[in-house]
Amino acid sequence: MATDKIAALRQTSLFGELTDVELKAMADRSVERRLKRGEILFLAGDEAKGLYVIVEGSIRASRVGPDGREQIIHTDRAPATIAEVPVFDDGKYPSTVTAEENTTVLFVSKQDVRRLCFDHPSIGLAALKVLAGRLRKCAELVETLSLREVGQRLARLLLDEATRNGTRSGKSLSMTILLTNQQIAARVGSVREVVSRALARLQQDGLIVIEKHQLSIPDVSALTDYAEADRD
Amino acid sequence: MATDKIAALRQTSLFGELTDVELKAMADRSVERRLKRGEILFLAGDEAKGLYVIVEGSIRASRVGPDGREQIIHTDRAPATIAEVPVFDDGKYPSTVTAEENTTVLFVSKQDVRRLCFDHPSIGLAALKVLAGRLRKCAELVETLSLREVGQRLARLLLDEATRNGTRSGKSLSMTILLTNQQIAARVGSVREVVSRALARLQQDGLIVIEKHQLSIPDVSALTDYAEADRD
DNA sequence: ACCACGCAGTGACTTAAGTCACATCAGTTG
DNA sequence: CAACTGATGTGACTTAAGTCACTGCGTGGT
Repeated sequence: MATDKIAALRQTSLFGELTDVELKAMADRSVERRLKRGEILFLAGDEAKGLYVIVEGSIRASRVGPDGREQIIHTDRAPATIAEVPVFDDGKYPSTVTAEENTTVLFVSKQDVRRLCFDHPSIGLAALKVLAGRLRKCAELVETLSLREVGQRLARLLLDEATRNGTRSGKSLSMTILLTNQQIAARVGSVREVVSRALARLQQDGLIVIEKHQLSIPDVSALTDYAEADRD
Repeated sequence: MATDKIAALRQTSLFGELTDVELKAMADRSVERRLKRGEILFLAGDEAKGLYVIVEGSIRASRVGPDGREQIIHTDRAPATIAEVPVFDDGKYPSTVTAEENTTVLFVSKQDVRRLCFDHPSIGLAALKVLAGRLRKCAELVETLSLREVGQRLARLLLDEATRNGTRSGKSLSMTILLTNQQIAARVGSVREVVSRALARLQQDGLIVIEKHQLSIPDVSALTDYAEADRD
């Protein structure tokens, strides 16, 4: 029981450097929670008492607008930590977190995390690195949303996803798509139909090929160019 | 000379807790740079060797798209630190920083900052708090850009700015506008003309009053409602 | 095997937002 | 104080994106 908690903690970049006894201590103080696909872990604006470690599964952090549209801020899968922000600035949760599949998480109180950062400077630095990375991504997202059009945002997402999960062979890059158009839209800041069309467009232009659930990018640099170019 | 460097460092939340001798040491290792209004401190993508402390003046951090449009990520004025991100994740500068007025900054190497965080856990926590705050703001910006229309984004900006710099009197709130429509547009993710019209609209609807460079918000909650509502 | 439900594709339409062009207007500086 | 420069207001137009409504497909459940 506690041993897999420990294993989970050890894999995260935040807690990775702890000794076995320290890990045990943290594990003992943590609380496990299981979520079914689609279940909400917490809502943006909820009082935050700590962060969560994803032991298994994956989640999305998002915000929904007044009209019900959802914008995904980031997604994460095990092993990872989420909701670090309120731990350090004592605010509420900044976004809503939902399970993308059945997932189990550990809750760790913010006092515990802060104490850890205080006692182990290297953990503090690890935390700083995590936040810095998130901030970099978030700034990138701002840029994308504000300055690029949907086709380009989509291209960026595909490239990103494919470099992360896909397999390379020469100039091309392939992966299996696990996202629905709806999910893609929520990431890219648009709606289902528009994504559907944008995807079709990218295929027509030969920048991507989709068959079944296989996506391939015949020429990565061509798609990159498209994503960065000034469309007129 | 070194004394005002020290004074500047002491005012930032990052270095605020250092002792006088430590501050002196940091000040001695820092390098001053003066920027004229409009001058660029660094470009997004530049190699980053450290962060900057704003001693006097103010800056904007932004990204520009392929068509030349600019999106401001955040603005900061003395006393503050900027470009903390690359210090902790060893990447390039994530955004371009430009002086909004004549400003002077201190450069501090990332090794120095990291050492500081390592040696003084409380500084590490202060840094974490700074990054957490930035991340929160950035996520907010994403939400705004993706899910609200310009009128609403504008309303949010005005409210934000007015609560920060304005003076309250009962239900209303006043401030002097120092931003041009162009600058507002770059913050709000739009263009000059649209901002001009949106501003006019807010006035017609009685949500704001502008005369000369004085902005006042007669009923704060009314404007807040407008900013959050589902427009249809 | 069939039904149902969720997902994807698509045509037709609406609309917020961006673009272009130009008329003012205000402030600064020689 | 005249003359520039930069900021703003606005009309007319274009367009990317969002909305609505419906069809068809595939998969998983009973």
